[in-house]
Amino acid sequence: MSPRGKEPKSPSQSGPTIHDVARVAGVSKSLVSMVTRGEEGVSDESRKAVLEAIQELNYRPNVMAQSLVQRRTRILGVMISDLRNPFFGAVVSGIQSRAGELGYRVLFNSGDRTPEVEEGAIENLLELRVDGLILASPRVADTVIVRAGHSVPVVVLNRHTTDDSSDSVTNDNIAGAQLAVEHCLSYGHRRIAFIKGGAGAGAKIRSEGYLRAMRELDLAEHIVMVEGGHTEEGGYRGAQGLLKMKPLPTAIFASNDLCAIGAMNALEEAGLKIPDDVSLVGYDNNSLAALRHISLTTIDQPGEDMGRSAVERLSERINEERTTPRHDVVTPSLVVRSTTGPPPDDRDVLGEPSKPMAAPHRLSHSR
Amino acid sequence: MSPRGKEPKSPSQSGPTIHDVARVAGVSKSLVSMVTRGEEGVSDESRKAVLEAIQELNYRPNVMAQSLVQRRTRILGVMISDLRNPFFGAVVSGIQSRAGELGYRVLFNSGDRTPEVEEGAIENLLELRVDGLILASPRVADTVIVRAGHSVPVVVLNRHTTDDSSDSVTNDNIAGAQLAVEHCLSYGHRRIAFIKGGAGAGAKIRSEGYLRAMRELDLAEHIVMVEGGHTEEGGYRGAQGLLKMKPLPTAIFASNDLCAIGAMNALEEAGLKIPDDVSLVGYDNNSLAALRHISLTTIDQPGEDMGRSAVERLSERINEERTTPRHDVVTPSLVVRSTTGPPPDDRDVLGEPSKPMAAPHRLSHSR
DNA sequence: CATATATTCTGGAACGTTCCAATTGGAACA
DNA sequence: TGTTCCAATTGGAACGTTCCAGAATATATG
Repeated sequence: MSPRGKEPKSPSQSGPTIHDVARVAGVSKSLVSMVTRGEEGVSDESRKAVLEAIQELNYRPNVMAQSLVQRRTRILGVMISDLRNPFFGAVVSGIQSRAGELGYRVLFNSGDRTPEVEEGAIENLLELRVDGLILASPRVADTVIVRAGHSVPVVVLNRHTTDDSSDSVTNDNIAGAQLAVEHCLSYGHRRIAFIKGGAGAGAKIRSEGYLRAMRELDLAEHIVMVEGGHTEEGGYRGAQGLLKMKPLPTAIFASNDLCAIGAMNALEEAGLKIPDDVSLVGYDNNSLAALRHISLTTIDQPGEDMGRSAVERLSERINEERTTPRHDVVTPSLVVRSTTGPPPDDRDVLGEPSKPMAAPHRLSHSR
Repeated sequence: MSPRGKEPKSPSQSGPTIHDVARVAGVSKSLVSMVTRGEEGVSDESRKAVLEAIQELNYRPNVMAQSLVQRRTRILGVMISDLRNPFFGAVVSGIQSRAGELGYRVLFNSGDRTPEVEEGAIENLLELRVDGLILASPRVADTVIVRAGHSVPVVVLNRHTTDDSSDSVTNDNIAGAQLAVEHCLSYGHRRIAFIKGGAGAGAKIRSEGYLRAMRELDLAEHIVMVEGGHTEEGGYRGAQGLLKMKPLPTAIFASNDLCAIGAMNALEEAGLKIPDDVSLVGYDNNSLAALRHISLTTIDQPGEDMGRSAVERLSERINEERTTPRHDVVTPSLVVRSTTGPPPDDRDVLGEPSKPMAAPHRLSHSR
């Protein structure tokens, strides 16, 4: 068999190949390759002929074939645990722009917030042989990350990895939580409750940060934590739990903005005014928090910068400019908006009546 | 030359290949291939050996190589014009789930809302030789879409394509706009203004729908349109423009939810109460609109279903079950929430005549 | 003029799969 | 004892690129 000796195969239905271009331009496939890759040492004449043929045939190099022989794809895979959380919009934007600058293309994938889907999404990216992998707030087991890190450089966003197989870019959740608690305290709040983030990435550390801050500020006796989740729904339920307590907390710190917004709904539904009756602080500073209508006091996490850094770290690893793990921690900052203020008067409208109780020092608790 | 006759090459750094597995399992590469593809006619014994070897080596088939020989990738490319608009969260979700069911993997790409980036994103996907392409609310020129449709099946979301090179899934923007206008009219509004969506996909048709509805309902004399855009910022500016007019419109229809939210901000900033002073209607019914805090009356567009349909259409084309273009139109529906109500009393608080003049009630927007 | 040296260009051999035709080795049959 | 048939297995040829060693051609050098 082996019918056609040289004849490179007619412009088959799956698009023209480099051979077709070569034939039309009257040169060898190698020459065409040189032109498409922009190499030196091609005569102007040949280059022109090739370019024209490419134009004429609407030729597009086959990335699959390129990658196969080059053993690299120039693709960065990004698994986003929850595309519905607007915080990731900023992250994606940062990743995309830096990747573009460095000559990588980016492919996203959504984990739909469940570990199983996430794992599948990661597997997909791995099978594609991406040059590097960014996991944005993954919820999968550590082992999955380690396993991935075994095949390709991995940068994890907003989750600490204990092992050394991957880099990470996180914000200092402990410090952020501290900022939130301190802010409330500075207004005179003492009964500062926390709505947890459940399985969300970083959630555990944030609650730890809350705990730590409360203890350090001598507020240990006022520690109150309820289950929630990094969704509006979770925050709603969490706040409902809080509403059953007496005395009511005068301030609520939610594990992320989505959660805080859910809490906001529950609180207002219960007839409480924010911040007159209860103060509320979120975390992330996503685009919702900034909506004038919501105007949530929150802890800012520079999503876009974090995305850029992640790409940076990945690129270093891919090019083997660095082989030791690196764990970047960015510093979060407080953004004061309209959901925080002083606690209700001391006669304690909502709590147990008689107790003038708590913080008469609404004063300058200069932080 | 041709040094190693059989020796398949040691487990090189870019991961084990099918040859490595074959060697370890003591079978031929073809047999390994059969196992990974789940073909019939492999003895239990061999299958077991292969599976074990795969496990041991942590082997993962190379999609690039597979695609190359099969001339298809089983990848659906999705270009999302604006990842920050939460409406697309729903669309993505629908696409992802249906694609998963049909055995495709999905790769996203963001166009960052600018035609140039979008075009690059599309080109990327095309170079990857995706089996099909979904363009979600693209802003690129028609020619770009046509060109893409030349290489691969294309489904356009929320934008009408005149030519027959691609399918489309849109919602009936005309009907939706009509719904919005009628809803306002049913409350007694007559001065119903419209904030345009600028270059956003579907924007043009929506304004046409507004125009048509106004005329058909004998409201032609009250037609007022201002420039805006499909972003919060755009809505904000649009509403500001509207605020300069007298008489003020009593109802505002914004080209999408993001735009409506921006308008909301501008209106409240000006001391107007919604819906007491002005009613507001959006379009999309994205996740923000449903936030209790925003509670925007809007036109629902079933994003998730549309995503699923898009995949469906694509799959039909890919498998050549259909060759004639198809343009699905889903019917939008009205979702009444808290931003619409009757217009202010007939003495026309805000308009020209008796001028008790603008909002004496600057009160509590409940924060 | 012959030779050295650039400059352009080219034909294989990979890359890691799938697919197919062909081979093997029994088991069943006559 | 051969035949025939079947199930299980295998080797080689693609797929569309890049890369490299070398061929061809042009230009400079002695």
